[in-house]
Amino acid sequence: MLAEVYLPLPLNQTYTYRFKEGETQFGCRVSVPFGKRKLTGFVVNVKEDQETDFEIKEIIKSVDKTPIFTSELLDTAKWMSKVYIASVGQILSMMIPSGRRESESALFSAEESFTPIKMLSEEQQSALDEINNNPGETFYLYGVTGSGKSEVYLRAAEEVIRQGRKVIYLVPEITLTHQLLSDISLRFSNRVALLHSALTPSQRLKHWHKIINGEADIAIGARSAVFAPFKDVGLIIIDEEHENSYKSGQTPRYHARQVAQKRAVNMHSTLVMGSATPSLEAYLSMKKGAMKRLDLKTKVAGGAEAKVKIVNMLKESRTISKELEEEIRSALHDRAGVILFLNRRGYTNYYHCNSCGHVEECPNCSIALTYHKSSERMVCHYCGYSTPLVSHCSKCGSHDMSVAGFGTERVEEEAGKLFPSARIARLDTDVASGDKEKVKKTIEDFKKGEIDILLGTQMVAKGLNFPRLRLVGVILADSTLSVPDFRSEERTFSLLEQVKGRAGRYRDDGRVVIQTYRVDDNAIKAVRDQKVAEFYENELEIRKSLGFPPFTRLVALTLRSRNEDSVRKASDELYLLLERVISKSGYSDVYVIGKNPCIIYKKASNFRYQILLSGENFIHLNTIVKVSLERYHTPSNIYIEIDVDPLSLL
DNA sequence: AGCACGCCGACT
DNA sequence: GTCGGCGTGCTC
Ligand SMILES: [Zn+2]
Ligand SMILES: [Zn+2]
Repeated sequence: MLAEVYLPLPLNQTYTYRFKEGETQFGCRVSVPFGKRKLTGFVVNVKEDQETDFEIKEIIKSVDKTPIFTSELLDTAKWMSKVYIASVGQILSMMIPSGRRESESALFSAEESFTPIKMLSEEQQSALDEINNNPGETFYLYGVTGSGKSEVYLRAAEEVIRQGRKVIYLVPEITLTHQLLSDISLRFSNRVALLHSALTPSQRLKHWHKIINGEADIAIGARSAVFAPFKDVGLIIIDEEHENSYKSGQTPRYHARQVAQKRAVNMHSTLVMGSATPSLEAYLSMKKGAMKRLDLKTKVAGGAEAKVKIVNMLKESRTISKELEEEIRSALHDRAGVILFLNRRGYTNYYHCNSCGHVEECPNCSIALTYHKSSERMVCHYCGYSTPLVSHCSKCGSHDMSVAGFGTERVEEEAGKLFPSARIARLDTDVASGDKEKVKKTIEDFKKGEIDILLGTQMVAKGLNFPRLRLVGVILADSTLSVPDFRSEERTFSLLEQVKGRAGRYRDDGRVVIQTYRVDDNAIKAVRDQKVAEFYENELEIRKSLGFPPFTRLVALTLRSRNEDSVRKASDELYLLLERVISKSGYSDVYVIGKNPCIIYKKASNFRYQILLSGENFIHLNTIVKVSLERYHTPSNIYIEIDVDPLSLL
């Protein structure tokens, strides 16, 4: 018998091997000789012996006795290979666990806990009915924090499982807590598989087998759980749809939302996404009617919309303004919890006007210009536009301009001085990756009221819920606003809105103080004035006029090498090739936005250049990139990374 | 992606 | 004379 095998190499073809009948079958991993090497490949077809014009080698052994992937997953892999421009073998080796033996350790332990039977609100019930009565459709649960989205997801899941079908439940890594797993595990009588990046290969294999052996009804996890090898999925849930962590940071840089959409088509699954702050992509899709919007407007657990105050930092000399100080004092007095939210300082310094807060933008792309110290110029990292460092503000004419932004140390120091008797603790993602126990304790202490002020980054803005929390102070909203990215307004809006949701999660007296130099910014004002629809509509208009997603698609090609001259040369060559291929193709919608040194020019002793392309028609754009890269003979010391629909361009 | 083969420059 | 640089080509 012969087996056609995909290998984990950038070669988009199968290789044929001989095997003894019964030794392996479709869907199994096999160990095979390839040149002088031994590789693990994936059997995607078996056939009778036949004459071939090449020599055929024998399989070393079959890693699996029974299939580890389905034909539907193979179809998804082939689709991904086209969309993300990677070989099928690379896609398969990314989605299928590499473990060879199942882990001995228990999958996870559910702690017995009392979960009261929750009554659904009218809104929740009608959303649930809508989902249950329209299998195979796509829905968006658009609801504020605390509106009870999770309960709707879980009821919909129960219904699908009752019908004998399976469920995939995606949550952002950060919300994948032990508590959530425990709850889900109890609710679905342990017929749950867990898939996320922190599992070891053998643990991953164990959960994967649980699915294949029919011992799980629901797979829960972060991004990679979208590949759960169920044969018949009735429902795919994507909670917090707007989260960037659904996009893979490594090649192949897939987006779990896109993969979910493909698998939902394959298996006629219902797709339910949800968030309080949809991505602009999702918002446009709802607007066009491609997915049905289901609103959840009331908070089921009580709690009212937090009051938002914007503080102009231009008049302040300290990092904690007078107004924020007052609010903190009042909260401390009432023994209510305070979180001070600091964005991780951007990768770039941004130059701003000290009189009006204005940040200079690219005239072509409207993204913040970055300051290059060496050349004393302001540069656009999208299109390459550059201008000498301006001496006066283009908005108000003031000559008082400087580099802005402040670090966490300074805030911590000032908070300590202002509130000497308050107990202050720090919590950020950097700390989280190092010492999990310490983070857990910090959170517990804050919950119990043993910590008064929590100073944190991203982490405290998402996922965590504290009934004690009354005040959130955003130290400087400008730091997300001034990231040189066309999504900076959207990100700022989303972050502030999430922060606001945290403050008003359980209480009626929640407060948010946003400190900024840009008091007129759309995102900030929209959060304060609850002008959500207006914000989205306005942002869509801007994207449309500038030709950015969701009205176009982008592809970023990043070239890197240890040799500075060769990357620069290679990026010039590839750029010219792309231009040639585009003009020959006749696709008038596709163009190269720019070819530039990356914002992070040197990373891990590699020099980096980026070529950014845009196209209205994705097939056109994809074809241009694929053809150009096939035609381009990449020098051996250069590595090219392809990012389709990039979310971050650093 | 690796790994071999192969063809020219500068070294014991 | 050989050691080693990396361009080219192949792997069932
Ligand atoms: Zn100004
Ligand atoms: Zn530009």
